[in-house]
Formats: sequence, C-alpha cells, structure tokens
Amino acid sequence: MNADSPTQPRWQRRKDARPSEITQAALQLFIQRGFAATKLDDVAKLAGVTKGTLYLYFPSKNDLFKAAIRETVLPSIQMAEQVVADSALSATELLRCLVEEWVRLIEESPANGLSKLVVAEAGNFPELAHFYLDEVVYRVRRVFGDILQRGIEASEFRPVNIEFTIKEIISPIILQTIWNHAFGPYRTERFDMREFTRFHLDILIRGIQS
Amino acid sequence: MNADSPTQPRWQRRKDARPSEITQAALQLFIQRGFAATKLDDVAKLAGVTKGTLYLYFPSKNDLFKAAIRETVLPSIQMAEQVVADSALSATELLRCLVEEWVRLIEESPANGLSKLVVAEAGNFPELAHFYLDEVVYRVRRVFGDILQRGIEASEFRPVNIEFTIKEIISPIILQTIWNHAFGPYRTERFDMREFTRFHLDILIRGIQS
DNA sequence: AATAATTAACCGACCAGTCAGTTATTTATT
DNA sequence: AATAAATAACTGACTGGTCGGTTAATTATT
Repeated sequence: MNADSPTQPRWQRRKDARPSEITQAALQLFIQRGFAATKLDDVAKLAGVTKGTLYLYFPSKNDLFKAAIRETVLPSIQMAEQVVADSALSATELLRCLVEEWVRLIEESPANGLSKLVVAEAGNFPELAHFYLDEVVYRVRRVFGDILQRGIEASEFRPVNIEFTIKEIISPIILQTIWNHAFGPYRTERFDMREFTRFHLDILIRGIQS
Repeated sequence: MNADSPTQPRWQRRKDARPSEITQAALQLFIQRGFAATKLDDVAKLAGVTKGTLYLYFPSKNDLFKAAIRETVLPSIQMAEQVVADSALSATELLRCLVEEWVRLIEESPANGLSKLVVAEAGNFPELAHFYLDEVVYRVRRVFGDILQRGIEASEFRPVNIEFTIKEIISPIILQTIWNHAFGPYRTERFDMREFTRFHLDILIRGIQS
C-alpha cells in the first residue's frame, strides 16, 4: 500500500471543474466504445473520480450523454448559423467555404465520431435519438437548406429539390467520418479527407449549377 | 394452462431445418437491435427453440453472426459481378441500371439494415469488421470501380479519381439506409428512396460526364 | 431399449444505480 | 490563531437484474 503523504489529500473538492471533466471523459469513451458498451466506472476513472461522484452531477447515464453533446456541438452549430446569416458571399462560395470549414473542424475535434455513435445507438435509445435529431440534425439541415434556397433564388443553382440536395451535400462527408470510426482501426491506408471534400464539392456544384 | 393434446409432441427433432431457421431469426434480431444488444434467449424464442439448442448448432454468438451474414449477402454480390462482366450497356446506362437495381433489392430485402448493423458494431467486434470488409465492402467497390474505368476509357466520363467517385456513388444510398434504420422509428414522414436515387444519379452523372 | 435432439434449470460475470460512511473544506466559537 | 462544529464533496461496497454459456434431465425417434 502507499502511505499517502499527509500533505496531499486523497482527493480534493472541485465542484466547478468536475462536470466538464466528467462530460469530456464520457464523450471520449462513448465515441470510442459506444454508449451501451461504456461502463460508468470507466468514465469515472478517466475523469479522476468514482462512479458515485458521477451521480452527484448527472442523474443518469442518459443525462450524462445529453450534457456531453450539448457542451460539444452546439457552439459549432450556432457559429455556422451566424456565418450563413451574416455572410455576403455568393451561395456557391458560401457552400464551399462552409463545407470545407466543417471538414476542418471535424478533422481536429475529438467529436468527429459523433455521427457514428448516434447512428449506432439511436435504435436502442429513443430518448437520445430524439435529442440528437432535434438539437443537431434538423438545425444542420436548415443551414444548408438556407444556402441552397439563396442559390436558387440568385439563379446560381438550378431549381433542385432542396431536401434531396442537402443529402447529396452531407452524405459523403458524414459517411466517411462514420467509416473512419467504424473501420479505421482495421485499415492501414490513410484517407485524405480534405482532397476528397474538394472533389466532392466540384462534382456536386457542377451537378446543380445552372 | 393448456394441456397439450397427446397427439402433438411438445417438440420435434428437425436437425436439418434448425440451422437456417436459427440464422434467419438471429439476423432479424441483430439488424433490429444490434449484435451486442440481442439476447440469445430471444433468438431462440423467435426460432422456436430454446437457447441450449442454439449451442448444438453454433459454438458461439460470433459464429452465429458470421453464418447469418454468409447465408444472406454473398449471392447478391455474385450476381452483380456477373451482370457487370456480361452486360453490353454503356457505362452510364450500366451505372444507372445497377444502382437502381441495388436500391430495389435494398428496399425489399430484410437485410437492408446490414450496413448500419456492421458500422455500429465493427468497433467492438474486430472479427466481424474484417469479415465484412473482405467479403462485402471491397467486392462491391470493385464492381463500381470497373464500371467507372470502362466509362472513362470510352470517354463517357471525365478522367475522375475513381476511388473518390465510388464513394460519391454509394454514399448517399448507404447513408440513407443507415439513417432509415437508425431513426426510421422516430420519423413519421416517409422517404421516397427510388426518387432520391434517380435524383442522385442525375446530379452525379451530370457531374462526372465529359 | 438405445440413442439423439431438445429442454430448462443453472452458473458466473457484468453493470447501472444506490447509499451509508469518510474526508476535505468552510464556518462559527473561543 | 487555534479549535471545534457543521457542511457537502466524494468514496466504495452493495444490490438487483441481465445475459452468454453449460449441463443434467427429459422427450422424441428408431
């Protein structure tokens, strides 16, 4: 056993810092192993506390999940909404710019496994599915929908079906992130996401422009 | 309680029929609830036996899974390979034809939840991930790669990056099937997959043609 | 009667959530 | 300043339920 040095307490009271430490640890493990497969004991250990402490700050595993998501993705979405509302760029430029920025964000954020996580668990956790649909999916779609609408009105784009085109825009990006998180560990080759994104935008814009 | 009629035995010996009844039941539940979340007791009940019987035919849950996949998807892939090898259509027509046939198959098959299932569980079950990559993913990609190659050589398509274009082709379709299985139960609106597919092919072909 | 297929009771490991107790920190008292 | 009392952050053992896998007993078949 380690005789704990008397000057260093076994733990400290850190009421303010705990919640975000816990949500960050939780998000990391949820993304790494999935929601159902993640044990709260492991989350606690990674956050430097014990499981009991988790329940001081979050009433359930579900709530912990929701808190982690809120803390991580909502700022980015708000920023995107802001950019689209304020920017004076053409729809084409805005689309390019936003998608590329999105990919840049995805590549650097620890949250790039979120799509896969949610898709994988939605079926078994209705509460989480609804939460994600309302707070993330629909809002992101609206952002792209607005850009397309603007582009069509300005005759930059043909009068395409907007719902479908949104899917055309986001599908390759999202599926690739899902893919990376599902099979990444089993493939040696690296994939140049940025180059793929430029390629995707070229094809897509060529396909919808007037 | 029901006093079982003496003429009907409580169960019968059906050594030959059991395996496929069990794999079908397993596949259905795996797709419905995921691999980890599916209880073998439920598989057994759906197959009309008890859990012990499962272990007479399959040594483990993993083996049961692999057997179910093999039995279900390999035939379709072989058929697609055959079509591409034999057809005399132009690359454009072949692409359209194959994708639309693929979607038709997806819509009617009970196995249309397979992408989501595999993506969801791959991270926690390496054995299953490797199996699916080798036997399904790479083979499907090769089919589309061949079509693109042919189209480029015939100057129907620009000399696009083939790896990227394969992803362009399949991403919206696959992501939509994943989506349907992840969030389908929580959305009332129905989604016209066929119409979306036609739309997707229009945009895509417009984007890659010479 | 012998055998093979199937059942059903069982085991052991696992895990979300609980709670009685421990300990760091703050506040009141001298 | 020293100390005692009060507070609340934190721990860790425990519970109830679940589930993959096992096996002794039962039942159909030959």
